[in-house]
Amino acid sequence: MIRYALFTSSNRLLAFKSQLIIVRYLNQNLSSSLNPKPTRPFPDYSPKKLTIRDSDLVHRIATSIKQRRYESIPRVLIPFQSIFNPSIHLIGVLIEIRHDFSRVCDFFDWVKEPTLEGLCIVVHICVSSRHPKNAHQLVLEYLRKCRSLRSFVEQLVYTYKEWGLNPLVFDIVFQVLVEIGVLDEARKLFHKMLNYGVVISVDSCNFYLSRLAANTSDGVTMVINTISEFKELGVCWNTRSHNIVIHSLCTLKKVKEAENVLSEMELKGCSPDVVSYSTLIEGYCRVGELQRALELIEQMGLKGIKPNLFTYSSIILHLCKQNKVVDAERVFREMMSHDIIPDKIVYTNLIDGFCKLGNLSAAYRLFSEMQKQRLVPDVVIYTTLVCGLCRCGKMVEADKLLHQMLSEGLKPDEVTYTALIDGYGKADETKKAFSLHNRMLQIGLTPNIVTYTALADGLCKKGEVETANELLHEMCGKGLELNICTYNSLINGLCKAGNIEQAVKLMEDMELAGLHSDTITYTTVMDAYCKSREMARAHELLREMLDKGLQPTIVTYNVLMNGFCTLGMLEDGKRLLSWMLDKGVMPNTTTYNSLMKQLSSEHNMKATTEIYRGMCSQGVMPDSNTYNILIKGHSKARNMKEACYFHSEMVEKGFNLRATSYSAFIKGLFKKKKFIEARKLFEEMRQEDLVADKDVYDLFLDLNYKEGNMEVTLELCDEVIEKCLVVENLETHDEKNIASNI
DNA sequence: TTAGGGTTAG
Repeated sequence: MIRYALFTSSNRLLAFKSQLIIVRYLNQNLSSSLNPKPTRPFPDYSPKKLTIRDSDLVHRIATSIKQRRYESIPRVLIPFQSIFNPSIHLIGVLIEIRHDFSRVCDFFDWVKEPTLEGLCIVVHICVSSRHPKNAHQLVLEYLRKCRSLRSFVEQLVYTYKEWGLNPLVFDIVFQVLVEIGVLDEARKLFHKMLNYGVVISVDSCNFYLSRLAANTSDGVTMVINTISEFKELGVCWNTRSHNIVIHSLCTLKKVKEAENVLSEMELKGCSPDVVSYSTLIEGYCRVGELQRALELIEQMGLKGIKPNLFTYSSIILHLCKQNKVVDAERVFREMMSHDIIPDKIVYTNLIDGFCKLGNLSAAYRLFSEMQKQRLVPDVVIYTTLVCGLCRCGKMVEADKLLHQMLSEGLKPDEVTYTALIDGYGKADETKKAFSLHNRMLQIGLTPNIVTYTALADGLCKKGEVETANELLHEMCGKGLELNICTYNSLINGLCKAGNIEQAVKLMEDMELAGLHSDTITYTTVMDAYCKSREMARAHELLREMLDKGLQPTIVTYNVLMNGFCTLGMLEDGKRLLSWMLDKGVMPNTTTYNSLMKQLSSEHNMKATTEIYRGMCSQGVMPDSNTYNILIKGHSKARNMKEACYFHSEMVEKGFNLRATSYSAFIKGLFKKKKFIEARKLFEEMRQEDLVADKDVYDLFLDLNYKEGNMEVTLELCDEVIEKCLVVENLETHDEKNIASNI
């Protein structure tokens, strides 16, 4: 009883201390509040009175805990196990041991069913003992179980004056509410605490803002409204708060508005920092305005803010996405020269960039460089490489890499398996793709819509559209929804199987399912119409697509160009090229190749060369197809000087001739009596396992026969019988196809 | 609790 009398008399002192702290807190936090409302005081705390017997038991427990410090609580409290009642004894014990934080925690752990008041007291003890993480954990565990928030806050307020006096405790509860996603409750708590004169800290409010931005449909508006409302109530927003606004505006692609926020920050007393700039730079990169992003880096320099790894990473990533990987690596080296240490992520960006360009050797070079920097490859980096190998059709190597991952203890995930499944599907190895799908299920990975799309696409490319359809039907039964890629894959499958009508029907079904045809859908069907000589229908679709506000891509233009060219409508093709150049739509190698292919097949090498020159003047690099077209065309026109020139250039660049180009080239050289060069090429193509056409064999048979090389002649005879009949058939088939398109 | 990475379709 004496102890409780002392407790009551000390209450006045504590109340006084409490008022002082609150006033200090208000001065700090309500400085910007225009009309601070009168606040209500925290209630007085008075614990339940105990009987002499209970009070004695409490004292004995507390004494045991304090005196047997080096023994565990469960051991110390064995004698009290059956008589301890949390609703009677818990608070009393806590009062006695309150200054020994670790014993409070151990004791509280021991208590099986603590009262809410007891929990709140321990939370206060954690905070006042400077162990906010423990407090956070306790609050989180309690609130996650969806118990009554109202009673919890009531108890926390009730116990505050005696046990806490540290407003951080309300910050912690606010943070937990945000963390578990009950943002409305967090807002209510903010207002409730305001009545007591406690303003939730700006850091916690920032946490709230970031979740508000991410979790609500109109995040930015909510964030902006909250900023202005809370500012009136006393929250002094800081740089981090503005960064959240910049980030949410950038997510909505409202980069100009985001930049305005950055410009106005200083007026509000918050200087933009490296995060503000990096966020905005990332925003500009995402909308494709890399130039503005680079200007902002300069602006940072003028303000004395140094770009960091994040700033550079954005630039590097987006250069990679634009296929400017060489430039990206240049920026990467520049970054390193400023002593910024690259991490796994920036290496992944570059490795992925090189993989997507098909430059696997550069990707592996960076992979090994990264490991020399003691960065340990993770699942994402391995998956990037696996995907690069799959794209190049190197399935054996991709499989090896998968096993390397496993041997290093890494667990390939859904993305890794999906990349492999897609690779096998495209390599016409659907059986392997399906066996990988089964393995995913065995090891507990859940195939997702991307996995099924890859499987379906593999089937479609084999012409098995019906099987793909059944598979997707089965997938829908599992609750997965088809997306635009899945539909496009099926539409493409139908088109390639010559069933355009059904493809168009599927486009309509897709609309009914709430998915809208995109540029890829239209381009796919337009390509099918072009290939079936229905240019008018292709044009209709283009019109429809433009009417819907869909922007054609270079692939759309290339589909049209290919349509015009293969149908011999060269004037239309040329007009399309001029139109593209006038409108600033940059043609690519494929665009020029289509025109050159048709012109050269019409033996018009003068016009082919003109197009080639136009291509070079636009800075568009020739590829393997370009060289094959030029060499084949010039050879047929007997322009062997030009053919030889392009051949040496293509060899230098590491490109290879195709069988038909080899044959044409060899025949041209033969006509010019360049037998040594012709023979060298003939040997080269045989070594590459490419089959020359029958005319070429005839030429070498004659040559060797005349030279008396009977052994070689006989060998060639066998070879021509074995290979050429088949090849001739293939060639004839190929020529027929071309003819049918004209 | 503010900034960056890998998988599907033409």
